[in-house]
Parts: sequence; structure tokens; C-alpha cells
Amino acid sequence: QNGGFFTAYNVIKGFLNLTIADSYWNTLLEEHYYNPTYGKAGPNGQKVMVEYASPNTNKPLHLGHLRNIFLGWSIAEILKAAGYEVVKSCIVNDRGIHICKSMIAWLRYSNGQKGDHFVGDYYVKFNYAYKAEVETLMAAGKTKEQAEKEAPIMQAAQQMLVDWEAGKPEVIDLWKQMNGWVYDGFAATYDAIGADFDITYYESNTYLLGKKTVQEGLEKGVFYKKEDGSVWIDLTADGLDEKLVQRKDGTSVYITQDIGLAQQKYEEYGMDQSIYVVGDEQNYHFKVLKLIAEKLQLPKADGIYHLSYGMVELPTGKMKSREGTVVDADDLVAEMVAIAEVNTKELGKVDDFTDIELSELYNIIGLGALKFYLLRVDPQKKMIFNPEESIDIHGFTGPFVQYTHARIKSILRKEAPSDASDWMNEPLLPLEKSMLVFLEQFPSVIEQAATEHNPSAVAGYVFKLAQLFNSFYTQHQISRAETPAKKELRLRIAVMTAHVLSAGMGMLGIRVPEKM
RNA sequence: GGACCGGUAGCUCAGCUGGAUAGAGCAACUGCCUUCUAAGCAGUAGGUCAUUGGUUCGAAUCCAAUCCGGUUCACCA
Repeated sequence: QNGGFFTAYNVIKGFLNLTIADSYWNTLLEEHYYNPTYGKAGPNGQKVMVEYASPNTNKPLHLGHLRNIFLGWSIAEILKAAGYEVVKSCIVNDRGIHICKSMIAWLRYSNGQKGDHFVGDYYVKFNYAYKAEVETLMAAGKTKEQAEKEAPIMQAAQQMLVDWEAGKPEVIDLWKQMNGWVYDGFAATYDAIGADFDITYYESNTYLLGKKTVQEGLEKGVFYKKEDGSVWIDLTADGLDEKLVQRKDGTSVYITQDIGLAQQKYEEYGMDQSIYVVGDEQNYHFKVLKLIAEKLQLPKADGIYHLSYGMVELPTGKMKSREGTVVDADDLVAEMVAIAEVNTKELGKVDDFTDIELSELYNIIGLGALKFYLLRVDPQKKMIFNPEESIDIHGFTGPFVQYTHARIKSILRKEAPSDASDWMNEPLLPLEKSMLVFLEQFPSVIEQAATEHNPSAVAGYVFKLAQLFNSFYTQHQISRAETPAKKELRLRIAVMTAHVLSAGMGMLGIRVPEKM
């Protein structure tokens, strides 16, 4: 046929179909059924720290944070499954000039509002006031640069940062008060979405170590001091620029505290690899951080890895707080859960559930849809968050996989595999064999996802498995199979599929229901 | 301007260590619920893989150039 064109593929395919004995798959099936294992090739003993979330105490969590949190959590779980020892960490950005800006604005413009959703408003208010002052000064004949430096509100913020580092009581008190509001909000959100950390660091604690390291770096000659007292590192030889590591007034900048934290983490945990889950707009920052760590000869500097993920955009473009298009994390989660409720009620399949079971189910489905939607794409690429599409429960979605699991469980509630072994000699039908071949790939998918730090590999696999099972399910009867031996075989396939779906989704932070 | 990332179906994305007729989902159109959950299954239609050149028996995949989009190059974080 086709001019007698025999491809290697056809030959191999024929070979597979004809000569690999069914007994091979039977052995495989038996091993996996009784002894499910993943990540066989994980480099056991290697310790990894995954830092994610990195909230900022001057704004509430939003959609961008959700991608970060889901990614970080999932990568940590995948690494665990692949045999690594994992520590989840969180660095809270609770100090710095931006926090002072919010504090200044709160002092001046507060109308008594509290809580994480209001603190962010003051940062915006600061910027408005700042911009107005700059314009006034420019109208009075100052250049833009002069105006930006001399604007009183900016000078007040800078003074406040100096006062904060000096430990001035009224500044510290206000700072503690405002941060307290935000922490309550963060804790509630983490709890709702199932994020957890083994250790939480606060920049207000780590920046001092950073300053100490800057001193040591000066002595080693890695850094140098300019006439005005500011401290720099020259990275031009590495293709980058000169980078400031400490301000002329002695206060520390972003990278100062990251240098200190990198050291502290290693001293406390001694991990081989340190993964930072941070947006790709900070690629330059992490390139610099790694270079500085190497030049300072910090231990395991080469283990610093920036897992750079793309930003989340809306179909209308970027999220902008000024235009009110930032999608708030709490609002989004609540909306997804509400939609899960509407869909579930329409189908009316869980009338026997109690109210508590129902609300749990809505949570599982709503959060599952959201997490799957954010995790199914390659982390490195920016993604478009389409609200209408994210709500969809058909096709390449979390609920699709959850539904497949519930279907299997429905069968297994009535029938379970027995001790019979006659199924082992059953010849396999094409779809039965496809299921086994596909199930067998699970460990290598985990391994790949772990080395690539890419949960979307797991999401894609789990979806395809569900899809394949659904074909299998509609074409072959399980509990009413042609023979008792066939039934045993198919029940085992069903058990394994449910198990792998559950484990795979678990690595994405998504639970699968028994019934939906 | 320098550095980095991206451009695949109407839309959102896979595929990119070179190899089969470029795949999914959504949207559109056809079928399938008296049989284990139709949140499902089966099918139709839809593509000059940004453009041009190069390497190769063979390129969406590798190289170069160009065009388009994004990020970054702060005494912000």
C-alpha cells in the first residue's frame, strides 16, 4: 500500500502488537496494583527548598499570587513524589520604602478602614499624592528629577524608613498594627486555598544579616563604596550593570535582604537546591542574586534556581490597580465555588449529601477548576486568564478529571477486585492494553515534571488518562464484563486509574471526590 | 539602545533533546442516555507552525536575519 512504504514505525507497531506477550502487561498490572510507586528515579537524599507566595504586606493577594502559590505548592509536592526532601518556605515582604509609603498615606488619609484589602489602597493614595506634589514643584520651575527628590511626601517616607531601621517606637507601633491586619487576611486566604509553609521568613528579620554580609563583601573586595557612602557591585564583566546593594543612608534595598536570606536559609536547612518561585519580571534580579552569591562564595550558590513564571493577563490586557481590573484572590475563589454549586445543583446527582458534604464538594470542584486552569499551562509562559473559560467544567479541566474519578468510584463502591487470578491469562483488547501502557508512564511523567519544575506535565497526563478511561468506560462493560476474568482485569484497571488520577491531582493540590 | 522571553486552528494551549498524515480543549456542526454517573463518548469542519534564508536524506523543532508583542536595565520590591 502507498507504494510499499514501510516505516520503522509500522514495523515496531506490528512488533509490539504481535510479539509482546500479554503476560508482560499482566506482570506490570499486578506490580502496580499491589505496589503503586512513583518517581522511581528521584535522587533520594537531595534536599530542596521551595520558596513561594512571597506576599507583600502593602497589598492583598490577587490572581497573580494564586498562580505563584499553586505553582510553588505543586512543584514542592512533585519533587517529594520524585524522591526529594522538600522544605516549603515563604518570605514575607514586610518592610521597605513601599511599606513606609503606605504608612505615610494611612497617617494622612485614613478614614478608619482596616484589613488587608484596604492597606493596598493607601499605597495607591501615596502615589497620587506624590504625583501631585511633583507636578506642583515642576510648575514652580523645578526639573522633574529635582521635583521627584524634593517632594515632601517622598522625603517623609524616606525619613520613616530611616526611623524604622533605627527602631523609633511610634513608627514600629504603626508598622506592627498595619501588618497585623494584613496577616489575618493572608492566613484566611491560605487556609481557603490549601497553601502551607514549613517555615515563614520576614524581611524585617533577615535584612540585618544582609547588611552584615554587605560589610563582609566590602572587606573581601567584592563590593565597593562610592563617595556618598552607597555600596555597589560591578557586574559589567558578567554582561550586567553596576548594582546598588546598600543605600547611601545605610538602609538596605531589596537585594540586600535576599543576600542575607539566602545565607540564613542555608545555615538552617543546608539544602542542595533553593528554588525561588518568582515572576519573570524579576529575572534580572535573580541573575544578580546568583552572581553575587557566587562571588561571595556562599555555600551552594550554584543551587540557587529562579523558577520564573509568566504573568497572568486578562483578555483585555494587563491587570491594573488604577483601572480596578486586578482580580482579587478571595473574590475569585468565592466565585468559582459558587459556580460549582450552581452546576452541581443543575445536575442533581448528589441529593443524598448533607449540607456539610455539599459545601465541601463545591469547594473541591470550584478550587479544582481554578487550580487546574492555572496549572495546566507551561509556567514559563505568560497566560491569559479568561474568566468565562476558567469557569468551564468540560474538556481540559479539573472537574473533568474529578468526574472521571467519581465515575470509577461509583463502580468500585459496588464491586471490588477479588483474589482470583484467572484474569492474568486474559488476552488484552486494544483499549485495555492502551490503559496499561498509559498507566505505566506515570512515574516517568513525575520525573519529567520534577526535573523541569513543570506541573503542567502532570496536568496534561492526568487529563489524557481520564480521557482514555472514558473511552474505555463507554466501550467496555466493567461490572458486567463478558467473563468473570475480564471483570477482574477491568476492575484492576479501574482501581489503578482512580489511584493515579487521585495521586496526580493531589500533586496539583486538587482533591478528587468520591461522588459528584 | 543592551539583555532576556514569546509568535502553532476563530480563542486558550500542547508538541520544540530534528523523523509517522502538526495535536487537545473551547466555540461551530452530526450522532449516542430503558445498560456501571451524558460534568461523558463517537464523528465533521477548521493550520503557508510570524516572514525569509541556511544546515539536513528529513525542520513547527537547529542556525542567521527581519517583522510583531512582552519583560527588564530604579538609592521600588
